[in-house]
Amino acid sequence: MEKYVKTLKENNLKVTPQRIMILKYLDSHRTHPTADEIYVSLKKSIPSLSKTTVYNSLDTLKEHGVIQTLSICGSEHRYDIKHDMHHHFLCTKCGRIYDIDFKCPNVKQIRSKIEKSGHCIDEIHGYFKGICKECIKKEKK
Amino acid sequence: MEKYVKTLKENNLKVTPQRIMILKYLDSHRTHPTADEIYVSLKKSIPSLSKTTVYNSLDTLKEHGVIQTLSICGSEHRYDIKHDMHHHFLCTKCGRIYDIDFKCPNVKQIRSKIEKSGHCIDEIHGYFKGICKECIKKEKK
DNA sequence: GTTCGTGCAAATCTTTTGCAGTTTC
DNA sequence: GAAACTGCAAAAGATTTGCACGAAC
Repeated sequence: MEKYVKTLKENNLKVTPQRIMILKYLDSHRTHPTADEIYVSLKKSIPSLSKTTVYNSLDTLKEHGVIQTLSICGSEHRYDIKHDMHHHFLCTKCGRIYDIDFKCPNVKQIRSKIEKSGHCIDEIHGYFKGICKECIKKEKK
Repeated sequence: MEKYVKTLKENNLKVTPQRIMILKYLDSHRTHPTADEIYVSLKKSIPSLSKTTVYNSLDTLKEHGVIQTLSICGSEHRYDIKHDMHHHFLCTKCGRIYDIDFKCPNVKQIRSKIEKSGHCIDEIHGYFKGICKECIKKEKK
């Protein structure tokens, strides 16, 4: 709990129960939830919670670089707490998004190659699409 | 022109002027347009065009793997004709998305590393974020 | 002639905005 | 007490749906 308070204070953000709970939710649910999923889940413990607050908080946290929106598009934005460098795998069958914890062996090489184009790179994200473990299992049956 | 007719026929899709124009637009505008941008632009040459048709056609073309939606999220989907393997660079300043034509030197390595997790990979996409060439130029002034 | 595609209007879903009241520091 | 945050209601924006008519094969 203190962890989230600390994160907020470090970013000069006011510490509110709503923000703490949103951070906690994202930290403990690495499922890349949508704003609505977060809202529905937290509404149970904070009945007064409004969706506007969820959107506001997510926007603010994103601006401060605490969380990020996933770049795997559907119709809804998906949120992800920033932790160690990781990538994402989208199952085109069930729609689940998995974290892929792996360090690209040649980030430096990629970076220098691309920066030759004149752009300046801040972030590198890998997106992989295919059929996930679980769906492969189901198919076999 | 024949090119697009061929693509449609190969996919057992009916050849309509709307579809041809949408394909042509995506092929000649590698700017990753939104459905609305395509609609506004084509409306000039096909006044009867409806946005529903644009959405329908894009969906159909996507299902048949002729085009893809970009996985760099904003509030709108962005469409991209499938050509040689390429990646994308998003400028966080101006919002422009650039094609990055480069072959990752160790795709095989990445693939085998990730497939150890049990998932089956079909597509690999690289997303890079930063400040683009043009915005860097402007800043210097 | 049948199947598939188009285009309109309405509906739906997600996100944003304006604002009054409340909380945090 | 000032500045920032919350939550409501309404608005805005993007996409989808139902359906009648028309075009493609």
